[in-house]
Amino acid sequence: MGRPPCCDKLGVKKGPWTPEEDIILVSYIQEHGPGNWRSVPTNTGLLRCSKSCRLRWTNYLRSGIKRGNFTDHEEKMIIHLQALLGNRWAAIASYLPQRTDNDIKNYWNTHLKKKLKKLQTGLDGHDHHNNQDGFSGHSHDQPNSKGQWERRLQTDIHMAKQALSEALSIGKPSIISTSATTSHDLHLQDLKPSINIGNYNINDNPSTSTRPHQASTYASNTDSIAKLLENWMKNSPKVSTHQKNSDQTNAVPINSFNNNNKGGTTRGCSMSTSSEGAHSATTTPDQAFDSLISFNSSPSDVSQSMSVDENNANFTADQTSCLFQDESKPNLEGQVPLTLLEKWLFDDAAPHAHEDLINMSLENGAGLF
DNA sequence: AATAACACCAACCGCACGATT
DNA sequence: AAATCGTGCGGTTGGTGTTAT
Repeated sequence: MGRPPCCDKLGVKKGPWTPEEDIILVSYIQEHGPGNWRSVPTNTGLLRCSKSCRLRWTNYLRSGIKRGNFTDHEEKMIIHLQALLGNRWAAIASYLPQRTDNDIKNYWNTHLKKKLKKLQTGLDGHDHHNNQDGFSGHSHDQPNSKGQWERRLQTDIHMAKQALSEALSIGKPSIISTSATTSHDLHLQDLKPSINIGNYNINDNPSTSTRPHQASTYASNTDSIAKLLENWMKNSPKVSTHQKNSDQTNAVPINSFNNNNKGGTTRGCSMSTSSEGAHSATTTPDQAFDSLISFNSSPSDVSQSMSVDENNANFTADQTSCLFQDESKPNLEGQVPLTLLEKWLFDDAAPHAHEDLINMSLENGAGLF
């Protein structure tokens, strides 16, 4: 008996989601939590594939998502991370908590590839103008150092990739737990950084994370959905069955939201990835990552580097919606200080850090990898 | 004003993996 | 051990909006 298709090819609706479908999906997730996607079409009556439901939720309806207008800083982070990690969009997205992998992937394909190509040709021709390719018209106080840095990054991307690949493929017991001894097991998304900044505490360990975050997440989510759909509701007289849900949405039954997640605790709310099993190991992937890129920075440095970033996600206390990231994204766990890499990525105003990392990683690969 | 070309992005598709039976 | 399930991921597509001619 072969595996049945995830959904009937016949009778499954495709294409853009309607607001009504969004409401149905959000209402369902409000009650049951994300997860068990296969049952979603059945229980909601949505004529959608379960995968489509999951995608719609994770890429659009889920709260804490920032859309459009990538900042210079985000752009640079994506470029750097892509150079290091390759097209592992989920892993890259774990460093940009407000962005979905799909979003980043699209942005890369539509914008950044062109820019880099442009940059590449610019480098081949006239090096000294490479700043003018203008990663979004970024002005630099130190054009030379920035240009050098980008050039070196370009020329040494291959070396960095290779070094990273080798490092990840080596099953060093002292570094990588036995549960993640293969390069495959050690997904980069497992090697996520740990961030704890003020109220912005990202913790993906389902067993230790506190669920009130999720409650506010859901609340925030339904709130935003309700606002998004407000106009539609006004213009659509036949909301009948889902009007109630949207009202509930506005009412924001946080506790019920939270409690109802019990149905999704195993898979649902945590949206656990298969690789999360590695978290139970004595050495967490986070630690493995920190070991691989073992540079220290104090927590104060973390908050500093984060707060300095006025362009980026602004990890501030009022951004509680970010707390939801652990619903469907790899979570950033614990309070381990940011590595130099992370600092480098986050700290837009520290060109020296860039130089340091490049020097350490590329000229002394053993130090980094 | 018409339309062709281009850009963007939401969504789909197929594959791979770990968990479960 | 094999079959099946549920999910995540990355590549690709197609619809829609925007710009250029």
